[in-house]
Amino acid sequence: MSTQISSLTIGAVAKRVGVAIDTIRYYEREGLLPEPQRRASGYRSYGEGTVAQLRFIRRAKDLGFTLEEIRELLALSADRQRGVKAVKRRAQQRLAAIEQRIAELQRVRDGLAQLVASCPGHGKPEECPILRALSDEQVSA
Amino acid sequence: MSTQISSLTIGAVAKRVGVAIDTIRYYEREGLLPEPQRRASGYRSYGEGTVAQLRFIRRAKDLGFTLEEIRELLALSADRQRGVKAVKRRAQQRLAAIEQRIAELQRVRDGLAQLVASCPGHGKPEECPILRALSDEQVSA
DNA sequence: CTTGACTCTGGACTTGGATCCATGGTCTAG
DNA sequence: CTAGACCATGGATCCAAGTCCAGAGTCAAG
Repeated sequence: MSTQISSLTIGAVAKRVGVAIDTIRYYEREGLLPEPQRRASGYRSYGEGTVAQLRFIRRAKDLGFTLEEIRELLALSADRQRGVKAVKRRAQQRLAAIEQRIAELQRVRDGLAQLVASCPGHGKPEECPILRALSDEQVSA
Repeated sequence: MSTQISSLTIGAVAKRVGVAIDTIRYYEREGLLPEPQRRASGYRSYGEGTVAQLRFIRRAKDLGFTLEEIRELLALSADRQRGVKAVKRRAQQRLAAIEQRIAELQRVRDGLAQLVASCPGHGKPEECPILRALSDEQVSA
């Protein structure tokens, strides 16, 4: 096997993954990364596995998972067999949450777009539909 | 005129608008609400104007404006004439930001939906497309 | 007058996800 | 050997937008 366990410093890992050193230590404290081996000097010593795991975390974060959820995903993915089902369920939940958020934002966008469209952009403040909408009582549903 | 200036306590205002007392005092500190009149006892005494302004703040917040932006909107809307144009510009910027956020979320949703769809929900973790996608190197665009 | 609900102030605390700092040890190129 | 880059720790700080608290004063109903 040519799989020599490359020993990376925390700085090297940070550079490879594109994340701050402090963030790596933070993830370690938070239990998202295992405690790494140490050199005699106390320096953390990482292998490629950590790089992969960090990328996992970063991608999951990009998908909108919280660190808490990612911690769970990591635990689940380590649980062979039982894990896959649970992982899929989590992903579905995340998906539903994202869709709900999108729908919410679309409602907000539509409301705001209508206001912007109906504002001439000049005239008295009392006649600005944007200011009126923000101030007025009736808020249709 | 029957416009008697109703004098509301902070608690009454809070109840009417549906916001916490502490939030009102917080907004006052942050300059989103003017300093109210006081009774002899030191109690804050509000009129209907404050209720309206608080509702304005709450609605703007629902539209995704930050308190900082709302502070600006309030200043602009007080500036007769000049205000309307600037308010419209801000609303347009907000709209653009929301649309960008929606587009982002849609990309995330599509990616996640594809993963969920392709995962059988059982089997070995190495074969779970969700876990693979989170772990694997190639991330198309 | 008493009781219980309300209000006052200033300041500390919360959440999530980091980021920054001081102080001190380590590693490596020249 | 030494300078300069790197790494260690524990703790403080940041952001937004509040929330909570203690201790003290006030108000209204009975």
